[in-house]
Amino acid sequence: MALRVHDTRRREKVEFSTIEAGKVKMYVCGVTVYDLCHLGHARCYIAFDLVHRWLEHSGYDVLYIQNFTDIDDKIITRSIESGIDWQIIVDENIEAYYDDMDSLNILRADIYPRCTEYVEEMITITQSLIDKEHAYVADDGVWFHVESAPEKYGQLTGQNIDAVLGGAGGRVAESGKRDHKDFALWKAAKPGEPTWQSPWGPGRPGWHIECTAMSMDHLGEQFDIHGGGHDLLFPHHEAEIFQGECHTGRAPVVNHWLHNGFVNMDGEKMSKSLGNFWTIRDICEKVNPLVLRFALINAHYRSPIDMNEQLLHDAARNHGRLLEVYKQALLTMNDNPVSLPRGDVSSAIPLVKSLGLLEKMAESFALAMDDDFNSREAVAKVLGAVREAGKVLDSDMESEDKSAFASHVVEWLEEHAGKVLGLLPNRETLLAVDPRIEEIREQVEKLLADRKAAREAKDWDAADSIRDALNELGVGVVDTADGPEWHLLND
RNA sequence: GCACGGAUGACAGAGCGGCUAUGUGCGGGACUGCAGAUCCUGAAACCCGAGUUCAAAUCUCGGUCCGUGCUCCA
Repeated sequence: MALRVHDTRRREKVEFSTIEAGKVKMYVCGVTVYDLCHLGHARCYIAFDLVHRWLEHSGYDVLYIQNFTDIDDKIITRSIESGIDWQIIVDENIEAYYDDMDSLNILRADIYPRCTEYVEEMITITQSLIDKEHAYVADDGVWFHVESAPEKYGQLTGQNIDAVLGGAGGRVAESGKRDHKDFALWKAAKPGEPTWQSPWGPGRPGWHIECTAMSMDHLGEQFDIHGGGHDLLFPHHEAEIFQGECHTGRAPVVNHWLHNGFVNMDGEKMSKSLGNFWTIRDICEKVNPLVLRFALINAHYRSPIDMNEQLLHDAARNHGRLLEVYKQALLTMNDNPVSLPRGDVSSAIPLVKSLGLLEKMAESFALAMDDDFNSREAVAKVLGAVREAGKVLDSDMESEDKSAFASHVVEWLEEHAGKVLGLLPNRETLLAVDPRIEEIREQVEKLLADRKAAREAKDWDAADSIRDALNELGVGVVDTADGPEWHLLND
């Protein structure tokens, strides 16, 4: 089945197509680097990471561009407030961005252009728009005149050009705008702000023009996918349509518009003023970053997601079980597995049936991802496979078969949960022995021996108090058929 | 006001014409001194009203409620 994507402009799922066969040119609006990234950013870039991964997995050669907005009002404000040079603020936050995204196992885009490196290109496009009478020069900068291309209005939001009056009327008086719908291409310098030279005097670029300049420079006049949070729909993305299409005379500038849904906190919009604002770092102090990733892809990317304890709890449990089975499979497999029979779901032989089920889940997984990147459904298939695999690995199957099956499970999980969904840590990390274990091993084994004696004497109170003591050491004990097993608590 | 999107079991959340979603939680069972984990198993849902259809969470129309956007925002 072919990939279908929900296109915001066409308002429906459409068959995915590319301008150039086999190649995908994709641009996703990046962050304004005035602060640390929050949960909403995590959601957005994880969503498009999945798009990125699935397209590559489907055989496309993807060119993925994601920008940094490294000059704007908020950065200037932050700089004035803190007394720190704006360029230092920007550099620090870009570093932090990479760290955060790496921790969430987000694959890097191919290029991360910074808008201040494209001022020349922005000036060129702005001049072209002036020449074509889509823009005009005023005292306070250059404005795009929306009424010059009314047919392009509302392509993403469906809003009627006459309907938007909003609170903008008052602002027209304060600015050089001729019309309240117009938006800035170039902002004339204000005292104390960083500036660049332009034909219209010193100043800095407007916000929308940067994405047009950067996407055009790397991807050309028309490209396949443009993504971002759904808050960017208007005005940012509509402005890009105006700028790009009026400048080049070619339409559509973007073939597929993709927008991800927002993250709410306990039912409320996440915002600093409500005090329910979490950075990625905040939340990663509470849970493993991959658990957060699990939680965020456990909903369709377009739906709003409500972040709360329950969600993280569920994610932690499911993700934990996934890693448990993956680890068990890694420890059970061998390097030269015997060849496995062909899977068949209707077989009475457990191994054959299980192999058949895994095969079927792999098919459903692909169908789900092809259906507008339905990661929720894909995750359900992974959990189904985990359950099935766990069952077989715990069974008393003949060991040659079991280790061959384990190899197959490892391959299956690494392909789906790992490569596509990005939920698996690498093998070394997973199998690494925590150094703390060696530090306390002797002490723990002594306590376990005491506990064993107490249990043999059926002195349950003593046995339980030893278990409490172990818990306080940070060690959990689980009794199994093969005797007690212990592990470090937390993580 | 205008625009866009929603409303599915206790909760989260897929499905979008006929087939058990899935997970958490809950009930029963196996295993357990207890606990935990795992496995088996059970109960449980489609906002309301009309219509289309042999058949509707799924399509159409009309309500109701909710969220978001309307030039700061992923």
